[in-house]
Amino acid sequence: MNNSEKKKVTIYSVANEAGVSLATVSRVINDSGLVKQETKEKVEAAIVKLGYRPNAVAQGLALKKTTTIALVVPDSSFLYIGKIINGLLDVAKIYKYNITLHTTSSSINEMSEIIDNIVKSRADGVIIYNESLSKSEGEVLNSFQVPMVYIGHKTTNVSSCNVYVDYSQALYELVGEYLDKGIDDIILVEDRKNPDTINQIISGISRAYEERGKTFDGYVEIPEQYHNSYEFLNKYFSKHKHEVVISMRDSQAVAVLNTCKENGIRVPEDTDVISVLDSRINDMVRPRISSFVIPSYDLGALAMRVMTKMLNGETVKERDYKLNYIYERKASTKN
Amino acid sequence: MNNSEKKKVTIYSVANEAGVSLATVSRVINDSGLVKQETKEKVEAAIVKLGYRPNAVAQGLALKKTTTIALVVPDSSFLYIGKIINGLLDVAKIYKYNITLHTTSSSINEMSEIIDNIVKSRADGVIIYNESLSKSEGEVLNSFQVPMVYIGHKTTNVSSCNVYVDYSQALYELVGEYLDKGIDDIILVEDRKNPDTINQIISGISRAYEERGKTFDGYVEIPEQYHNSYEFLNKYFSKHKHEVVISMRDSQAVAVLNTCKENGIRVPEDTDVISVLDSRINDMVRPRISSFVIPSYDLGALAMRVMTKMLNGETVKERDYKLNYIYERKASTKN
DNA sequence: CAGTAAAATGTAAGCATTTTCAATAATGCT
DNA sequence: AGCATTATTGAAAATGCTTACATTTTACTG
Repeated sequence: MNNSEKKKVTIYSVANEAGVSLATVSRVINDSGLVKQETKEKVEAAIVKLGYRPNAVAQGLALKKTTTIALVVPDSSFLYIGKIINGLLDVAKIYKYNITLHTTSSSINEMSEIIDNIVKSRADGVIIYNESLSKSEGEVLNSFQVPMVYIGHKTTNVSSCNVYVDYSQALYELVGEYLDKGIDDIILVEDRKNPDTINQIISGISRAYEERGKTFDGYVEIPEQYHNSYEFLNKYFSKHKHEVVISMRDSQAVAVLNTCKENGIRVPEDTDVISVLDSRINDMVRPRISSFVIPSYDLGALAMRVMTKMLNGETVKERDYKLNYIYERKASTKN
Repeated sequence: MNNSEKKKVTIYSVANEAGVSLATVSRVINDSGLVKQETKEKVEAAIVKLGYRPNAVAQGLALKKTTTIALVVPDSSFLYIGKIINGLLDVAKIYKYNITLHTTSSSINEMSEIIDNIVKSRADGVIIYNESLSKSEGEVLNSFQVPMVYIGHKTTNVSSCNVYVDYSQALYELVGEYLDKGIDDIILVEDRKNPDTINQIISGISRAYEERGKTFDGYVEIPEQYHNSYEFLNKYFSKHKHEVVISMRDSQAVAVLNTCKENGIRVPEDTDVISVLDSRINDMVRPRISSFVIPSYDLGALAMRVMTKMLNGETVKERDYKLNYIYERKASTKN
C-alpha cells in the first residue's frame, strides 16, 4: 500500500537530494578526492538520509571488475577445507573482496561446467583447491584468462600461482631421524591415486633412505575397492606389524590407531603412529597422535593474499609459495 | 603482443558474426522461443565460434537480479557447517544460483557490516546460520528488504523462513524411554549461552519429566571461563557420576567420553553417554557414541530449496521447516 | 582588477545486457 | 492475388554506475 512503495534509491536520487550531479556523488562514494569538503558533506548527508548503497552490479559493469573471487573446492565438509575457507574469507574481507563458492564434489559437475559458470559471473580471479586435477581439466583451466591460484597443487600453468605445503621436506626430516636411530621398518599408508601427489609425498622419505644408502619400499596403497580405509587397515594389521606407520590423511590417522589396537599392536610400545591430523580431532583420540599439523588457515589466507597481489598488478615475484608443516609430538610415538 | 589481444566478445560480436541484431542473440541465449530455428542455429554457431559467454554482471543490471544468494555462517571450520554448505551448494547448482560466503567469525565484522556488504552486492536472498543472534542484529536483519531463510534458528522475522532441527522432540522421546525404565539421574552438559537455544534444548527433556510427575534439574552449564570443555568436564566427572550424560555438541561428545574414562567411570557400564555427533567423528572413537545425527546436509539443501521458492514467488505456505534427528544407538549406551 | 592556473563540478559516453514496441516477413484464407 | 494474422526481427530505451572531457568556480599573481 503506502509503506511498501520502497522507492529504489540510486545515485541519481542522492545527486538530486544533495543538489549536485551524479558524477560528484560518484566521486564522494569512491573517495576520489577532488571534491570540496562542503559538497562532500552535503552528499554524505543525502546518502545517509536516503539510505543509499551503491549497486555493486552496476559498478561491476562500469569498472569491468567485480571484486569477487571464485573459490573451487572438492567438498566443504572436511575440516581442513573449512579452515582454508576461514583463512581465505578473513583476508578477502580485509581487501574488500567477495567470495563465491563452487564445489566439484557432486557428480553433476564437471570442472568445465563450473569454470563456465565462473567466467559468466566475471569473477576477478579464481582460487582452486584440488589434489588431483586431470590433464583435461588442467587444460580447461589453463585456457581461462583469469588470475588463478592453486592451493595444495603445483601446476605448470604459467599464469597462476601455487600455494602448498611441503610434504616432502617434513617427511624427509622425520624419517631421517628414525633411520639415524636404526629404525627403518617404516610404512606409508595412502589412498590417494594421483601420481603427482603420491610422488611428492614419497620423495622426501625416499631421499632420507637414499642418503643413507637404503631404499624405501614401505608404500602401502589402500586399494580402490575398499569403501573405507578401516576395513583395509584392519585386515592389513592382522597380518603385518611395523616399527613406524605414517599416514598423510586426517581420515586415516585414527583408523590406523584403532585398527592397530584392535589387532593387539600396542601404540606406541610396538609401533609408532604418525599422521597428518587436525588438532581438534587429535584432542578426541587416545593416545593422541604425533602429527603433522597442516596450516590450513594459512594456506587459505596466503592464497587470497597472493590473489590480491595479482589483481593489484603488484608483481608476484614467486609462483610457488611453500608452507611448512608443524610436527607435534604426542603420545603415539615413543619419543 | 599479437596473441594477447584477446578481443572481448560481447553480444554485439555475436550479433555481428551471425548477421542478426543483438536482440535476437539475447533471445536465443535466453531461450525465449519466438526465434526461427534457422536463425537460432546461425546464432548458436556464432556463439561457439567466438566462445561467447553472457556477462552475468550486465544481465544482473538489466534484470535487476543476480541469481546469487548470500550465505552467512559463524565459522566454516565445523563439520556440520561444511555439510550444510554442501547441501546448499548442491541445490543451488540445480537452480543455477551462485553462493557467496560470509563469516561472522572474525571479530572484525559486526553482522551489520556483513549485511551492508550483501545489500551492496544485490544478492537475491540471504541464508543465515546462527545459533544466537543478538536482538540488535536481529533488528538489522529484519529491516533488510530481501528474502531470508534462517538455518537452525527460529526467528520472529515475518518475511523470512526458518529451517531447523527439532531438538526438543528428540530429547523428549529419548529421555522418556529412560524414565520409563526407572532411570532418572540424567544430566545435560551444555556450553551455549543463548537462552532461546538452551530453552529449546531443555524443554523436551523437561516435558518428559513433567509428564511423569518429576522435575528435571540436571542442566550442567559449562562456565564461560573454561577455555575448553575438556578441562571443565574432567573436574566435573572427578566429583560426579550419573546414569546418563547427554550433550548436544559435537565438540563435547568425545570430551565427555574421555573424561569419564579418565576418571574411572566406565562407559556404558556405569554411565550411558549420548550426544549429537557427526558420524565421521564417531567412527574414530571407542566406544562409538550413541548419538543424534544432525541432517546437516539436508538443512542446507532444504534452506536453499525454500529460498528458491521464495524467489520464484511460489507461495511459501509454511514459515517453519522442522527436520528431525536420527538417533543411532552405538556402544556408549547399555541398550 | 584583469588574467591565468588550479580546483570543483557537470555532461555525456560508455559498460553488456534485456525488453517494449514498432516494423517487417511469412503464412493462411478467400 | 489481396488481405488479415501471426511469427520474426530490429531499434532504442533502460539498468546504475564510472570517467574522460568540457565547463564553471575559485584562488592567485602582478
